[in-house]
Order: sequence, then structure tokens, then C-alpha cells
Amino acid sequence: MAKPERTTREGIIDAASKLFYAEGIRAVSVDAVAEAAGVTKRTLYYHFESKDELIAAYLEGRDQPNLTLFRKWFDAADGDLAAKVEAIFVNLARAARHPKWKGCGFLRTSAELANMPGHPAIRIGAAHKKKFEAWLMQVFSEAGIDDAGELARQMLLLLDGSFAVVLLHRDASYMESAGKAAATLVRVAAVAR
Amino acid sequence: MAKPERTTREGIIDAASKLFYAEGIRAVSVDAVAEAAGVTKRTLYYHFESKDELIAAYLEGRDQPNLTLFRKWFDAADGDLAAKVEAIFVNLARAARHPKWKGCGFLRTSAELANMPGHPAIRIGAAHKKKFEAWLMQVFSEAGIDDAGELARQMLLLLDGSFAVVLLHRDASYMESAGKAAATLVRVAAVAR
DNA sequence: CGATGTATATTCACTAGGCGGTATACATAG
DNA sequence: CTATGTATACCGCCTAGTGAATATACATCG
Repeated sequence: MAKPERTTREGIIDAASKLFYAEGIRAVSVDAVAEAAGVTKRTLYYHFESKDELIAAYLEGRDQPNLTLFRKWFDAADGDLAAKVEAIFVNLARAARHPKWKGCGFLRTSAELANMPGHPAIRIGAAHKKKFEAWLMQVFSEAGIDDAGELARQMLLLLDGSFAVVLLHRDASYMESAGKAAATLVRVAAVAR
Repeated sequence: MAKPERTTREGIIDAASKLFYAEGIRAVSVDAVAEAAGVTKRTLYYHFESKDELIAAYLEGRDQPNLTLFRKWFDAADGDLAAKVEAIFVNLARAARHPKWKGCGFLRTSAELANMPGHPAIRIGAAHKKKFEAWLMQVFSEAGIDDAGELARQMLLLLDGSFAVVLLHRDASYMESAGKAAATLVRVAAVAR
């Protein structure tokens, strides 16, 4: 029994991820997830206590991959610190031009569940963004920038702003604008120290 | 009876606005809106063809008041251009600290309906943000800033980013960070010209 | 080896209520 | 008498979640 259980559970999470991200949380029924996973609903409820728990599992599964991707983009970029930060936005713009792109799953979930402030999924989303911010702060701090914390917050604002704006207008060029703004702020902060 | 008809319709929109903003679109049933408006569902469906139309009416009703508020905050602020822009964010932070604050209705709706790109409500939201961006561009342009359009886009990104981030973390101080970033970008653009 | 016990994993069939939307009828006003 | 507006009552479908039975895997015991 070492494998089959995890495979079923992971299959359910996979199906839930695709559906929740593509359609939204409340637009997707538990039945739909079960069917997409090739499993009966009762089996789904064997592995997850409730839909809420399934939502949480969906976001938890996206936490690390997302962070890894951002770091990869940053590390792979050439140029100074500002250019490396801007590279994140440029890569994101490329991703956002894919037809299946539907914004940031964490933000969309928090928008949809805004009436349930303590919901586990929202806590997971908040923690995810905090990790990203903390990583940026460390990067800035190591680069000798004075108020690294404040600059990291501003990057996060531009990043999440670009998620929201690009989703609304379906115009990925906003992400490049965000990248330019981010680079400007980094350069100002680097000079000012 | 020239007025009561409009009163009924507006009463429904009022009730819908409060509920949709507080709870989210898909979390609120047509029955709930009708009951909150003190009207039967059949009456509601006499005034609105569908729930989708009701959603659109909700956002349409928020378009002008929102824009007016932003302009008022800008106009009322003292100081240079950067300070006046920053004032928008400071005022927004105050609003966001109110317990009933739940982010930007336009963005939350677009996040929730991301799987229906052509939905009327999304078009209304996009138009609303475009109006705000156009107003900012004109302000910057009149101030003699070179790439006023690009700067306006960056302001929008910070604004919508702060909506998203503050909603997620329930920490309005991010709005003040966004204001600082906005002021920095305005000052850089004003010097660079 | 083979029977049995037990925990895990899965299925079918079901419930009670909510959903968006509607058929029909009635009231009131011009 | 017709147009406008409101109400009661309803429809068919979908919703999250469940009860009871069953299948599989594996360890223990005879």
C-alpha cells in the first residue's frame, strides 16, 4: 500500500488544481473534481474531509513550485540587481500570454473567499506571498540595500498588481511596465544607500 | 407612480451591491438579493434579465463614485505632484482599515469570473480601470512628464497591487508602501524629463 | 500453506437543501 | 382594456456531504 494511496490522493489534487485554477473555486463542484480525477465522490471524501480542505491542498501544492520558478528566473538573468528583478516580470509576461493563464491562483482564491478571512486557503496564500517577500528582502539585504524590507514590499505590490491588472485587461504588456517600475525602484534604492 | 419603479430597481441594485461586495458574486444567490431588497425574486427578474445583468448593474453603479473619490483625494492634497498621488494611497489605506473593506469590487469580480473572459461585468471593470488610468495620464501629461502613459500604468499597477495584497494579508500598511513607491516613481519621472 | 482478522481504500445510492429561472395570476393606473 | 409591476408557487438541476456495503492488502495464527 505504499504507492496506490498517494497516487489516488495526488490524482485528486491534480484534477482539483487544474479545475480550480481554470474555473475558480466556487464554480467547480466536488463532483466535477471527482469525475476529472476518475474517482467517485465518496472516494474523494475519503481522502479529504471537505471541499475546503481540498482547496487548501490545491494551494499548498502550488507553493514551492511557484517560489522555485521565481528564483530560477532571477538566478538565470544577466545584469545588475535591477535587471535580475526585472527578468522575473519579463518571464511572467511570457507565461501570461499563454491562453490558459488565469492570473495568480493564490490571489484569485483570496478574492473569491474574501468573506471568509480565516479560511485555511487564505492563510496558505498569505504565507506563500510572505515567503516570496522574505526571499526578496534577503536578496536586497545581501546586495547592501538599506531598507531592503520596504523595497521587497514594493516589489510584491508590483508583482501582485500585475497579476490583477493583466487578468482584468488580458494585456500582458502591463507586466513589462511593472518590471520597468520595479527596476527603477531598485536602482533608486541602490543609489540612495 | 413615475418614481417607485426606479426606486424598486435601485433598491435591488443597492442590496446586490452590498451583498456582492461583502460576500462575492457566486456566494450570493438571487434569492438572497431579492430578500435583502424586500422584493420577491419574480420582481427582481422583472427588472433584470439574469443574474449576470444584475452583476453588471452592481459594478456600473460603482464606476463613477469610485473615480470621483480618487479625484477628490488627489485634488484635496497639498504638496507637489508626487505628494498628491501618494495622498490617494494614504486615503485608501484609511478606507482599507474599516472592517467592512473587502478590496476592490472590480478586481474581485474579475478574479471570480476569470473563466468567463467576455462577461459584461469584466468589461465594465476593465473600462473603469482604463478611465482611472486615462485620468492619471492626463494629470501627468499636464505636469509636463514625458512618458505620462507609462507612468500612469505603473500607478495603476501599484494601486491594484495594493488592493490585492492588502486583501490577502489584511494589512493596510502595504498601501502606504505602495504610496511611497508611487511617489518615488513620479519624482524620478518628473526629474528625468 | 491456508484461514482469518483488520485497516485501508473504493463504490453505489442517497439526502436535504439551494440554485437560477419561470408559469401563472393578480393588482393597480392611465 | 392594456401596460406595468408585484406576488405565489413551482421546476429541474446541482450542491456538499453521507450510509452502508464491499474490495483489496497484509499480518498473524493454526
